[in-house]
Amino acid sequence: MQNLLHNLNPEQLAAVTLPSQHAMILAGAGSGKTRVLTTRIAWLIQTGQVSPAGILAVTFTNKAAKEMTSRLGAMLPINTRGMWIGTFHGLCNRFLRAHYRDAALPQSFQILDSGDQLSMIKRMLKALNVDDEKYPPRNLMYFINNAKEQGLRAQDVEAYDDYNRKFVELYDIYDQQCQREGVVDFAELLLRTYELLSRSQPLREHYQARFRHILVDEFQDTNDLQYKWLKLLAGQSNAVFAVGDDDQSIYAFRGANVGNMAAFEREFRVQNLIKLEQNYRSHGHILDAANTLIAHNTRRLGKNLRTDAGHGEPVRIFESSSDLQEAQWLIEEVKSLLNEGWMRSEIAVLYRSNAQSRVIEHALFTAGIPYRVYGGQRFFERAEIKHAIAYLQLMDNPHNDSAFLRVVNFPARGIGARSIEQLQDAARQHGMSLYAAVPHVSGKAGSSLGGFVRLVERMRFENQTMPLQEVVKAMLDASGLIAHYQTEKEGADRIENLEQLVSAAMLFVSEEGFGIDAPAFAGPKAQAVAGPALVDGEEVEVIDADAPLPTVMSPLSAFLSHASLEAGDNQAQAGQDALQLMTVHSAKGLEFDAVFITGLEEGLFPHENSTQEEGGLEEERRLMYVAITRARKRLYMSFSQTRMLHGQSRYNMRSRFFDELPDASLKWLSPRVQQHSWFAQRKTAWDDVPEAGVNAIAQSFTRKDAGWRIGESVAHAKFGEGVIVSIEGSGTNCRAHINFGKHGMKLLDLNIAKLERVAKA
DNA sequence: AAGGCCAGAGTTTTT
DNA sequence: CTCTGGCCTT
Repeated sequence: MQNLLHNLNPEQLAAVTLPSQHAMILAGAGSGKTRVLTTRIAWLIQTGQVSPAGILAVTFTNKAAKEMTSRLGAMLPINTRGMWIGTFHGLCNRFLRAHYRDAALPQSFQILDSGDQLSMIKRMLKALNVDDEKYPPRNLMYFINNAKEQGLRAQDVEAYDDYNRKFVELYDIYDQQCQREGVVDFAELLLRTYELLSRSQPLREHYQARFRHILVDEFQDTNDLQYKWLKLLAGQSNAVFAVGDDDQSIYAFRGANVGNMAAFEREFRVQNLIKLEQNYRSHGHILDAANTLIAHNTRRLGKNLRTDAGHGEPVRIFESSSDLQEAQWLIEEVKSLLNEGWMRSEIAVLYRSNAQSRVIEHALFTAGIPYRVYGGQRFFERAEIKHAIAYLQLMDNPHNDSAFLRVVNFPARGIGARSIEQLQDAARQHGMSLYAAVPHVSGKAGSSLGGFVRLVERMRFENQTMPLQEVVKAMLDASGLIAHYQTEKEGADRIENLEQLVSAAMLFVSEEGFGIDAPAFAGPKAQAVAGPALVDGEEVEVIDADAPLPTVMSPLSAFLSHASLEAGDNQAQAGQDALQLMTVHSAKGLEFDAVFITGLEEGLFPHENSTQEEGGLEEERRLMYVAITRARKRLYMSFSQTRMLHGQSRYNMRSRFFDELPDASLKWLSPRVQQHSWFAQRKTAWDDVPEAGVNAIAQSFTRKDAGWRIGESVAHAKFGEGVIVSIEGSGTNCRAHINFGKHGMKLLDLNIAKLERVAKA
């Protein structure tokens, strides 16, 4: 115990050792949040207040869940495997597997990822002859997920007009289709769990009695349904330990509701509120910048980070004339950092939107600096992997129509669009899955489809006793996937990925502890059957509160869940020491010695779309706050006068966030020059910029009219500061489009408008 | 069944 | 500009 609590600061110690009551921990960036959360769990267990089985710990990402589990395992000599530590979705999956009958799901129900969900919706719209111009699949998907995340079924959604009514109607049909196929989307995992717990008193009481301590990470990111779910599980007597940071709430656009923090405090009558404000990550100037910036937000719960680390270096700011030059400057700075011995992997380049990485990547590539971009395609989302998974899905649940359609003719086996149409008609007519409808198709189409069914049947039943990785291997052969990619010229990489899938299966089996001898199938009984609705009040399986849940999943089912819930790595070239490139969003939770925040311009960061939305600007500011607090020792911020966007140059003002930072913590690297002598002074100031770059810049700025220049900053009495975007006409008939940011784009006569030159920062 | 062509869009993302 | 999706042609 001494060990556990050793080295905690007073606030951390207080949080970890709080009594068994609801608590809210306001944990600032870099304040040791994960440490507090895991130590709290360890302390509760070690002091005998709760058994490992009585803990429910929820996170948003698999990464966070794994981190928590492994840290806990290092603190205590316990088996963490059976513990309920995981993501909302992962835990709900576990729950639904154990109670699939009560949840009215087939035992081998499968999980749709967002791509699967979208293609399912497209397929449905087509079958219903719905105009997908009028009802775009994406909008319908958004509508459905949104409703589910508020806990609403189709019949609960209020249709306020005809257009909306159609969405509701389609939502209902979509749910029926999912039910028929035995598949659930991400939101459904949560909603189904919530509904089952709501209506089944025995189940609810069982789990409420079991989870005495509920701990939630990143509470500011919870959506409405997740909050309701927590409330339900907490019941009257369990303690909820919520850790979050309202200043780092950056996911409102996907349904997160920061308001849940205040709601939690109020509705749970939280007596224990602890702020973790001691920052162990960043030097003083960096923290000052973060604190001063975020203070511009209203409606904060209130928090100020402090450090013992001293001021450190000021935040370096650079203004460039173009995005190309911004990248060029970045390269030079990175080079000198590397010369000083900084690690490449400890330097991050952040940007607001993915499109911005292009120019930077190009420059890094040319300079020969290894880099790694986060956010690419993930392993389980690759086409060849999706195909292989579809075969596995059919083996596990042949009524999954999405899986069926994906591979029925891949590799090509002469089953064309006409055969599929016939099959779909038959399926609709008999109200059954495509797979089940095959015997109802006659003729040539029927026999080729029959061949496919026999193939799947063979794969399903021949290998029942094989370990999972053998099943995967056999499937790759029998399906003809390997053979197909062998004939393709670019197929080598894909085959390599398919082989990696076998390794992934092997790794999964060893990590999840499925015995090597365990059959990959639970047997024919495990066939998908759209079960009857739950009989209310049905006796609940008795589960020993201390025993891990019975493994009701076959290894194959479990592996498929794993593939959907954990799409895998989404970073390229992992492993080697490389510069880290990512959006600010994906940087959340990470930290680096040196950080570059690039593209700090009005319209980009804050993003123009966000400035329209209610509360959008505050979210952008929080995003900026997240970006700043990623840096340990050195922080750079850069912005550019021009930037190529959608194929044309845009002239932006520097981000308003610069005006919200403390001058004392800033160091401007670029000279504060007078605009009229712009080129001459720039040239001398940027001697280290390659000649070609300077020439390109010069060319883009040679156009002058009535003494004004494109790209120049001006001030107007009414509209404030703006940038000249274009100039038309000349002499006495000369007008200019000027971007005044907040006030929008104005067309002004340069001979009439009273404009002043702005000496740029 | 595959490749070519054109229109249209173009924040942020995990599960 | 650059990627995607849908449609049309071979």
